[in-house]
Amino acid sequence: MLSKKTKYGLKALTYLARRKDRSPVQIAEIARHENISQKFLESILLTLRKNGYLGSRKGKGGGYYLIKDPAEIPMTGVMRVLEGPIAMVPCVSLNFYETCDDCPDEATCSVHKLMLQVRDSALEVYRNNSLADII
Amino acid sequence: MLSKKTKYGLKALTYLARRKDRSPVQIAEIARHENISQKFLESILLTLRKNGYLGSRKGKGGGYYLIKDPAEIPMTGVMRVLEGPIAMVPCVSLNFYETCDDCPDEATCSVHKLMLQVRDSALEVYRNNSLADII
DNA sequence: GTAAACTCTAGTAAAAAGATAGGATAATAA
DNA sequence: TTATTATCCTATCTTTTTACTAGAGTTTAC
Repeated sequence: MLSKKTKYGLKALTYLARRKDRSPVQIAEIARHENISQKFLESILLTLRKNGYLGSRKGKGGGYYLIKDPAEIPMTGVMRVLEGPIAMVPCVSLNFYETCDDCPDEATCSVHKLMLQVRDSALEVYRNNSLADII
Repeated sequence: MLSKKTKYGLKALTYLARRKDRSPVQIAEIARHENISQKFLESILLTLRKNGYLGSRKGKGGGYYLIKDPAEIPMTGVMRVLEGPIAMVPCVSLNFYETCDDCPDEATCSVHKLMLQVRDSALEVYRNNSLADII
């Protein structure tokens, strides 16, 4: 299941990307338009900013804005920041690899074999979609 | 993340499929070989039996066994039984469809658009892999 | 009839998800 | 300078899900 965090994060990014100008937009405005709890959205936008997707300005007239061109933002990174690893098991993860402690051998593991394919297919989708593509 | 339930279920199915004969195998034997809590595995095998993947025999010499030829068992169904919907959001689910109450229009929803592609790519993997394929 | 093995219901502990509170900080405008 | 606005940040809380456990019941082989 996609977490609400990811869902809301994607909706917020989309909302910002759909605007013509890149002037700051208040959290409250995004929350209102996308039916998101404002406080929850606050924390999501914060992590998107810390990961280089958004810029922010405090005070009157402040808010969040996109830093990059939506066409230059592949979903791969966005999904990793919001949802975590793209792989469904750590032993097939590119960025968060870990061995399974309960599994003696990856080479013969059926779960490994299947999940490797699932990861690759998901990865291809995320790589082929930029923020601009899903608007 | 793939749940342990699914992981263990797949391992158990694999274990049974790798055997030459189809005589009953005790839960304890599977649990031991695959490093799974026996009681937990019990409940997993039960749901696999209720969904038509396994047969069972009680009493001495009893156990679980595969009902069908591994080549005739696509991962699609197994994953749905163990893990639930393949789609990451209900609004793109084939078998468990639900509208999002917070989303006014699916046609313009960026999350919908992206997750539809992810579902299709995952579905293709599961359709192209039978139990026999991942052994 | 007894031991072996699955069946079934219930329950529990830990972790994650989802959301909220409230003050700190910084920018703006008067 | 002061009041206002809006993000920043930490902490906490509730709910749901996950992973696992307990124990009594039922069926079968011998």
